[in-house]
Amino acid sequence: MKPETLNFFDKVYEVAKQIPYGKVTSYGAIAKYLGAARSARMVGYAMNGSHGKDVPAHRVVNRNGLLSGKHHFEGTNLMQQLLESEGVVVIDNQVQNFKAVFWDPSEEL
DNA sequence: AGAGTGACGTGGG
DNA sequence: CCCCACGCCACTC
Repeated sequence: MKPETLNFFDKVYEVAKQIPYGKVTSYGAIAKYLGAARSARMVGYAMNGSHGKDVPAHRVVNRNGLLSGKHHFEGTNLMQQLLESEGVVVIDNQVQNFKAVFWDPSEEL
């Protein structure tokens, strides 16, 4: 593991932790905030290692508001359950009224 | 060391 | 509007 990579991961976690209750954001938005807009995939990769941290990975979806990462959670609908318990309406793995619950770190942070 | 993969995003046909 | 191709970069085989 390269130190710089760990730093990147750490930054992703830091941002993810600051996502307000009942809000969601996208991998691309986080990547952009970190100055790595071209590496949105790395954000997803970072979330891969967020297991066990205090990172609400369920609040991070792709730019369509689709729960692309639900397969990485336990069960088949845990991610959706978590979001709905926070007041976010999710239907068929997709966040409804996405724009309203979207939280942009580069603007809000 | 080369090739394949992925919790993404953008752009062209 | 749907489908495909490419870029990106860390990680695995």
